[in-house]
Amino acid sequence: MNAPTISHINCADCPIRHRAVCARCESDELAALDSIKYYRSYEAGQPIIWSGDQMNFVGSVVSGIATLTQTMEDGRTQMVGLLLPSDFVGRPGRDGAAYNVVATTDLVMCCFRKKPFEEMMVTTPHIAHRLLEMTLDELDAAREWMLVLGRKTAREKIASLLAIIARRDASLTPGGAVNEMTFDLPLTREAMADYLGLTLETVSRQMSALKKDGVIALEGKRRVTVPDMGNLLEEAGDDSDGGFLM
Amino acid sequence: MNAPTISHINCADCPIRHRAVCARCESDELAALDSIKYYRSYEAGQPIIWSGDQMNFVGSVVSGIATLTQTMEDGRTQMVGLLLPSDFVGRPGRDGAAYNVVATTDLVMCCFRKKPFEEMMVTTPHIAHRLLEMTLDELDAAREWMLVLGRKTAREKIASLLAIIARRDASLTPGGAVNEMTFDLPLTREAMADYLGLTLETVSRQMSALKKDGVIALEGKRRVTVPDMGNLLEEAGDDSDGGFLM
DNA sequence: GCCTCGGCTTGATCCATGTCAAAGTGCTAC
DNA sequence: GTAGCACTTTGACATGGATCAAGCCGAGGC
Repeated sequence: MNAPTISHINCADCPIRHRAVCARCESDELAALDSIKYYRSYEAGQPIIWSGDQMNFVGSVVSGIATLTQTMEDGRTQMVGLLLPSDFVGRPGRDGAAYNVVATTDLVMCCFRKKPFEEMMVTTPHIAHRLLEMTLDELDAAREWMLVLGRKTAREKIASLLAIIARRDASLTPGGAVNEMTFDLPLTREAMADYLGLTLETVSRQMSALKKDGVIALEGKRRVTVPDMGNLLEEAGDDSDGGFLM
Repeated sequence: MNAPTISHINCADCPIRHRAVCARCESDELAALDSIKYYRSYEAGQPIIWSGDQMNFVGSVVSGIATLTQTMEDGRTQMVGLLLPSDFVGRPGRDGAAYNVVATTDLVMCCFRKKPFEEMMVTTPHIAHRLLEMTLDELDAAREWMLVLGRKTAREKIASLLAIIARRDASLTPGGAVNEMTFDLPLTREAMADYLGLTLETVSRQMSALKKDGVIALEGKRRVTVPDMGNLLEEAGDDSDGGFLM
């Protein structure tokens, strides 16, 4: 997970990775944000926030992966979001957390205490505006995922997830859209199942099927090569598609 | 659908029904909003916006029901939102619509042309702030619905939908939470199926089953009585639950 | 080198829900 | 009244994915 040294990651000099908060900020606003930020590290598997907890910060992921999940009393769980580097966590204006947030790899977050952050939102319209934009993006992504959960077959679901991760990976790697792509799956089969509303057995079977049909190739369990992205998108049953960027 | 006469519905004197935009606005801001608003009527079945269309207004539902849907090329469709009176439609800062919006009953909307509305957002922080809050609510609702779509059984899905509509209805009827409730289903079985990721036959069967088991009673096809809301919530497999307010 | 353990794969079987088909209900137009 | 139509219910059957169960693979510990 090539964790960057923390000194390289801050609001003033990493607007791309840190686009969640900073992309549109003016430099004096950046300095103001810098003055209230701090870093936190979590180990793989460690919970970051528990649903219903008081949440006294907002922030964005610097490195590592976290998941947002909801759980029913009987243990059925559904992942409702995947947090990759640069994604934002937090609900300005809300007290409690609505989901469980768990680090699935070692993870570093750049945090802002909630109170001062909210005060800044009032004084610097750029931040509030950017936050609205981000929330609209997440809403689009969540609704796109509703189509996946409600109407797609297991095979299409897997293909959709792979496409999202591939696209997301590509956007971090400058150079843009090539036809062939290779990336590491940041999720266990069980986590994929929780994302897709399937069982881990079905995920495993469909991965095998896609491999047999040449849609993907696997090195080990986690490293995926997609020989032809167009092919994968077709399997996913969608071409338009704005992606699931959270 | 007891459509109110239009003269009774405007931003200055109906803050409750119209809470989408007005709840927190100061009176001079209300006047400003009033100056750019206009009304539009749609007939049952009429599309309001087509996915991908340019969208030159935002607004909120005054009376009637509309649905947000996504459709795959082969015709599978998933409803991603249900718009009831007071709900907001629109994506300030975005050009194209992301979903199909269709009036399922005769419908009246209170609209604001997008450009002036966006200008007002810049000058009146209350509006921008309120909009962020609403978008966060919708995001929560969408994510809650992901759990329904991904992990609940057909029976639980139906119960969840009935619970949402009942709760929503109750919040419009002052008097608050009683144990017994009666309301009209604003959706056909097919629309329910599209919301729940089921077929209309399954919806019909599960409605019959819930009726046979005394969880609900039906007068005709559409009028539903819930003798015990607690019971229904238990069937839905959830008690906490913030509802699906869109 | 072998053991253990977590994650993954594969097989056999079951069942919830989809699919296809027919018939029922109630409303509107004539 | 009755013909037509949209919506709904119900039945019979098919099937995708869940469940239960066994075994595989690779990494780390001793």
